Amino acid sequence: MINRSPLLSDATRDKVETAIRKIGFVPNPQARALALRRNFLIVLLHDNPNAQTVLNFQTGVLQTIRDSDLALVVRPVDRDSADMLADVRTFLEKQRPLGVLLLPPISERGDLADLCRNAGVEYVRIGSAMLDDEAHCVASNDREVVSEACQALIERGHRRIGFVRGPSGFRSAQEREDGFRDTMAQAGIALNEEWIAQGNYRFSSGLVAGEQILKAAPRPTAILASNDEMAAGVMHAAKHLGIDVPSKLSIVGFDDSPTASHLWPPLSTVRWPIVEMGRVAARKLVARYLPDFDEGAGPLPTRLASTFIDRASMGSPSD
Amino acid sequence: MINRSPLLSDATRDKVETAIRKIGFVPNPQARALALRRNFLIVLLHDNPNAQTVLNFQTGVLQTIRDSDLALVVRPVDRDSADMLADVRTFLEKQRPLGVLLLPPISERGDLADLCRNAGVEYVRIGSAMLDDEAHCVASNDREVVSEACQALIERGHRRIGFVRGPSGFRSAQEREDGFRDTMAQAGIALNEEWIAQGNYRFSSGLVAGEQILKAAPRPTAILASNDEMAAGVMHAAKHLGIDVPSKLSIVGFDDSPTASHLWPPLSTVRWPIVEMGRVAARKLVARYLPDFDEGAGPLPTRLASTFIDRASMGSPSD
DNA sequence: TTGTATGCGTTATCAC
DNA sequence: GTGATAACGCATACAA
Repeated sequence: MINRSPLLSDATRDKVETAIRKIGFVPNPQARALALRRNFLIVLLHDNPNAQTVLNFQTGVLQTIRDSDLALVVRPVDRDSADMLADVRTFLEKQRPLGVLLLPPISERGDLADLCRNAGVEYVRIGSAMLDDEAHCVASNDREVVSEACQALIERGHRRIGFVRGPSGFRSAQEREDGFRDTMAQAGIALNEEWIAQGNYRFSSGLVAGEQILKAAPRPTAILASNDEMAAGVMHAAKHLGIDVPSKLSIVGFDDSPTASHLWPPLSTVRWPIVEMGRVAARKLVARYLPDFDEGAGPLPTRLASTFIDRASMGSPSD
Repeated sequence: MINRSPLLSDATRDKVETAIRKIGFVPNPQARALALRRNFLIVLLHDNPNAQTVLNFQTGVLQTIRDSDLALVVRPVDRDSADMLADVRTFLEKQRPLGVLLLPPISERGDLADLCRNAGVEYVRIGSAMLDDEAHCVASNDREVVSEACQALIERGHRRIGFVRGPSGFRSAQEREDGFRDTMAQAGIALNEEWIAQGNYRFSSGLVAGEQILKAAPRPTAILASNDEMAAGVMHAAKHLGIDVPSKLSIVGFDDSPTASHLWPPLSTVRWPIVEMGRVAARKLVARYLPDFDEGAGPLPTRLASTFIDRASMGSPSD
């Protein structure tokens, strides 16, 4: 009754609401949770190695729920653990949260989404591509923006372009690689598989990949890495080999991590709107329970665009 | 009764516990919360700009509560907001969490700790120095480890050493500066205030500070920065001025952020045990409510030691 | 030691 | 539209 039942006149509602304010009534979330068999919590399930990504996403979610009764609980999971699903199920059954937000890479797992559905917990999946229907998904456009970065290299005159892939099994890695391959094919530039190496999104793998690619003859004049950490590794490889960046080698990363702007030269990269994705994802979740929570906030997008950032690590080929 | 009352024989307890297991009884946290007027939540209150720090701390806390009924909720606050205290009070009164973990810099505010005490919520403060009694505090040893870093510079032959301070009002900034000044004084090396600049822990402030310090004549042969971001700024300033690191200038940071190892040359820095601080802080909190939670885990330390990491950004002075 | 009634603060369901 | 009452599931106090 206190929560805007439709069969209640505006007049009485007003009276009630002023009364509420006067005596300073504060509802008790515990009692609500017991009666409704649902806790006013949003759970962030994640298994993401990138601290900045996780925290920025948290920031977005918290911006959405700032003035509500909701709270954000964080729950890291171990994607390699055999009983990850069982753990999550137990957690959801105990906490009975309003909903779950799934960050990549575990957002890509269909079994987790199924689990949430079966447990009667709403969910939204974050990803580099459409992982689910619009109501259950917020996605960036990794493929398109990598294509943009690759085109920028081509426009500067690069033809010999290398690529450091992300870990297999990650949708983001696949999307970024597709963006690279598609663009090169469209430009009619043949790929040299010697200039393509596998990484795992970590610095050390970028270093190894860079050393491997840069000892090819001829070597590429530019390398696209699937994230900033690996791009930093490539940059270290170039330093070890005495190859100047950007005059002899252009490097482009992905993430716009703090590292990107701290490197020398500052790293060209891609900034994805992770804070806004957090805001939108939380709104999608909450809107289902509290229809008037979102009033006037406009429609909820599903695809959010990343931005290519052109910094000094990118130049024109010198030979 | 289910929670090990002292007036209950071991035999009955055993019987009950096997029965519990047999029928798969799962207590309902919402009902417990209502009856006990206390939620089984740990709140992380923070206003810390460093994502890696916050996330690593979360990791530590979550390691402690992994197999318990506890959940971690995160609550960023705005230390500049006038009604920050009122917001926190409302939040605590509504959620009634088991306890609160306070990260720097807001952990340094006595009024916040008082607020928690008055609201009947246990708290533990994290800091660079003893901010409270042992039961309510987990601290690193910033002063000592900066002293260690400074001594390392002196041992390499540096005498002209500069310093980039952190923001005023931050205890960590004060501790680190004290460590620097004390060590220089003990070594009998006069300070040159031209080589000391004020920063705010951000990259851009380090850049400005570096430019300012490096245009002094003579300029220092080494600069200690109060964190890695500012150290990266100093490194950029050196690049702009054509001063080689480390042959012409040694740089040391603080935090061991991802940036530190990605820079070229890799940055000497200080790693503080933030994950373990999270683990310990959570245990201190929980131990008060669940005395047997911690059984056999040993005593809970209050001061945890940081480690100086000697990387390539530190060399001997060349002139 | 065991059983039983009552409270926790809200929502939902009925009568009225 | 209003008002009383029964859940919700656990803890506690008191009686047996």
